[in-house]
Amino acid sequence: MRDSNRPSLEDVAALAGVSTASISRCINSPQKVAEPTRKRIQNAIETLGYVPHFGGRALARNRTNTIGAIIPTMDNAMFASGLQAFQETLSAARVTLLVGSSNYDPDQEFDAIRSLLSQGADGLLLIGAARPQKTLAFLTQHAVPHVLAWCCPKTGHSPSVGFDNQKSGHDITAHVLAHGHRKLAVICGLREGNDRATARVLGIKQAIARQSGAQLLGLEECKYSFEEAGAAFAQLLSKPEKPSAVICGSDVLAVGAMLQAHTMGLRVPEDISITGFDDISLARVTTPSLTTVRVPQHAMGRKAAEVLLALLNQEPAQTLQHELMTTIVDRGTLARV
Amino acid sequence: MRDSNRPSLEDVAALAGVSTASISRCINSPQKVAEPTRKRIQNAIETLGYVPHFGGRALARNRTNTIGAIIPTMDNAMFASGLQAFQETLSAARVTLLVGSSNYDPDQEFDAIRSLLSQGADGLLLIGAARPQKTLAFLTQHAVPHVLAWCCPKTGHSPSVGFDNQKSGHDITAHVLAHGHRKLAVICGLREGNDRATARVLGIKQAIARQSGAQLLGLEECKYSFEEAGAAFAQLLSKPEKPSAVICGSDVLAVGAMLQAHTMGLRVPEDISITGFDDISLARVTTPSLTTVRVPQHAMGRKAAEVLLALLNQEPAQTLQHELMTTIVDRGTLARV
DNA sequence: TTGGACTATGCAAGCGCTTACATTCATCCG
DNA sequence: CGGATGAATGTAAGCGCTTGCATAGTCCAA
Repeated sequence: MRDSNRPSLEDVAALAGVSTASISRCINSPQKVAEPTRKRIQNAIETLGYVPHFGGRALARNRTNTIGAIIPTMDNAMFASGLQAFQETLSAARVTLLVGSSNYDPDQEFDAIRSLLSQGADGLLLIGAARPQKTLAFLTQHAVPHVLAWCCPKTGHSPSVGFDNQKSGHDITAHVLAHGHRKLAVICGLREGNDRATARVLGIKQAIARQSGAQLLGLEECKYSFEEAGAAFAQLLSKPEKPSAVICGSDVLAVGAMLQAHTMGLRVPEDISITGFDDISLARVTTPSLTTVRVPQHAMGRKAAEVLLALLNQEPAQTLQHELMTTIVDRGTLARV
Repeated sequence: MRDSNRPSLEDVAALAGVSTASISRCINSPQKVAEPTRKRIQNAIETLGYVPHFGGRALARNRTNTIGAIIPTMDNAMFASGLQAFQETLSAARVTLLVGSSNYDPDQEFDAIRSLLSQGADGLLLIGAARPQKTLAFLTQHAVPHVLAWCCPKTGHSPSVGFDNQKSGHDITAHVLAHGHRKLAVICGLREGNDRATARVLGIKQAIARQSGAQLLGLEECKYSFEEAGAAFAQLLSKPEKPSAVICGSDVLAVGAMLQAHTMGLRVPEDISITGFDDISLARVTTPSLTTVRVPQHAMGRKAAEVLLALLNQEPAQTLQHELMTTIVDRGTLARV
C-alpha cells in the first residue's frame, strides 16, 4: 500500500536529521524554526522532491483549502468569466477550486453539493437562491459555509454576491417602454427552480404593469439554446397581434431570436426590437449588436471568492448581501417607435 | 480539534451496533455486508447525516478520486464545452474536477500543476504538448498520470486526445486557396509556449508554400481578444499590398477582425475573406456567419476523461494518441475570387 | 456427529500529517 | 553562581478511514 516512490515527512526528517515535527513546522510556520535547520530541511525537501500528502494533511487539519463551485453549466459564457475570476481569486489565496455542474436541475445540484462536500470542499459557491427544502436542510444540517451568487435575495441568511435580477428586468423593460414600445413579448429560460429567470420575468411584468397602455402579448419559456429561442420567437410572432419588441432573459435567447428573425426576413430593429441580458461576448458581435443588460460577472466572481474566503477564516462579515449594479448597454437592437 | 458536530465512522458504528469496519465495507462494497446489517447501517448513516471524511479516506486509500484540469482560461468559449464534457464524464464516474488556469503562461501552469497535485489530484488534464523542461521533469519525477488535450503530438509518450492542429491549419488554408485566393495574411495567437497556435501557423504556411503563386503577405500575433485582433487586422491592411483573405487562428481573432473590417468599411467577404478556427458559438452569430474549422470539443472532453480514468484504473491502454478529426464549416466569410 | 468450506463480522494496524506538551539548552539577571 | 526565562526541537497522541487477518457462526456432506 505504501507508495515507495513518494517520500513522506519521515523520509525528509531522516535525511535532514531532525524530527518530523520540525519539518511540518518548517513548512507551515517557518519562523518557528531556526535559520540553519530551516536550510537543512529545505535542502532535504528539494533533494527528495517532497510534496506533502494531501490526505494526511486534510485529516490532521480537518481542512482542505478547497472550495467548490456548482454552476448550471460551463458551456454558457454566462458563467465563464465570473467563474474564471472566482478561480483566480481563490488561487491567489492558495485555495483550489472544485467544479460541479447542475444542468439547471435541482436534483443534480443536490448530488453535486454532496459530491463536492464529500470531496472535502471547505465551502461552496452556489448560483441563485431558490432550492428545494431538501437541499436547504442539508446545507443547514452540515453547516456548510457558502455564498450565493448571481442573485441578491432579500430574505434568508446566506451571504450573497450578486445583483437584483428583478430590478434589472424591470430596468431594461422600462428602457424599452421609454423607447415607445407598447406591445411586448418575452422569451425567458425555464423558470422552474431558476430564481434568476423567474425574478427577471417578474421585473419585466412589473414594468409593463406600471406603464399604461403597455401589454404583454406573449411569453415563451425555453432552454438556453439558439434553436429553442428561435422556435420561441417564431411562436410569439405567429400570433395575430405582433409585438414590436421582444425582451429576452438572456443574450443567448436574444441571439437565437435574432437569428430566427433574420430567417423570417424580419429586420432588427426596424421590424422588431430585441433585447438581451448578461452582456456576454456574443452581444457585441451580432449585426446589429445587441442592446442588453451588463452583468458585472468579473467583479461578482472576485467578490464571491473574497466573501467565501473571509467566511472560512471566520472573519467577521460586515455585510451579508453584496449587491452589485447592472447597467444597460445600448447598442443596436432597440428602435424607437 | 475534533469537530463535535460531524459524525464519524465510530459514531455510526456505535449507533448501528457494529464495528467501524462493517460501516466502511457497507459503504464501499455493500455486497460484503449481510442484508439486515446493511439496513441497520443505512439507517444509522441517515439519522446521523454521516458523510465520510475526505481526509481520512484519502489517507487510508492513498487516492482522492479527484482529477485536475489546467486550462489557459475558462473565459474563452474555446475550452468551455470541452471542459463541461470532461467534467460530466468524470462526474459519472464519481470523480471530481479540480480546476486551475494558466493564462497561457508556462510558469503559471507549473504553479497550477503543483497546486493541484498538492491538493491531491490523482491525475491531470493539460492543454497542448509544449512545456518547459522544468515542467516535464516535474511530471516525470512525480509520475503524474496525465493526458494532453487539444493536440496530437507525434512524439513523446504522454497519452493525448486531440486533433492535428497543423493539419487543420493546412486544410483550412488549402480550402481558402481552392477558392482562388493567392494573397493571404494571418492573425494568430501568441505562439510562444503555445504549440497549438504554432502548429496551426505551420500548417497554414505549409499549404501556402505548396500552392504556386500563393503568398503570405503578413502575419500578426496577438492575444485572444477582439480588440487586439482588430488592431492586428488593421495593421495587416495598412500595408501597400492587401490580402484578399485573412486566416485567423481562432474564432475570437476572426470575429475581432470582422468587427474591425466593418469599422473600416470593408465588406466581408466581398472586399475581404476571413476564416476562423474552433467553431465556438460566436461563429454562427456574426453576419455573415464565420467559415471556420470545427473542433470536436465535446467529444474531446469526454474522451480525455475516459482515457484519464482508464489510466488511473491501470487499465491497459489500447492507444496512446487519440486523434479526432476536424471539419471545415463553410459559412459566409469566404468568397471565391 | 463432525469437520470443512463459507460467510459475516470484528480487531487493530497503519496511512502521513499536525500540534499540545515535554525536554533541552543557552542566556541573562539578581 | 543559581535559577528563571524563553527559544528550538523532540515526543507522541491523535485525525477518520481502510483492510489484512482472526474469529465466530452457519450449513452441508460424509
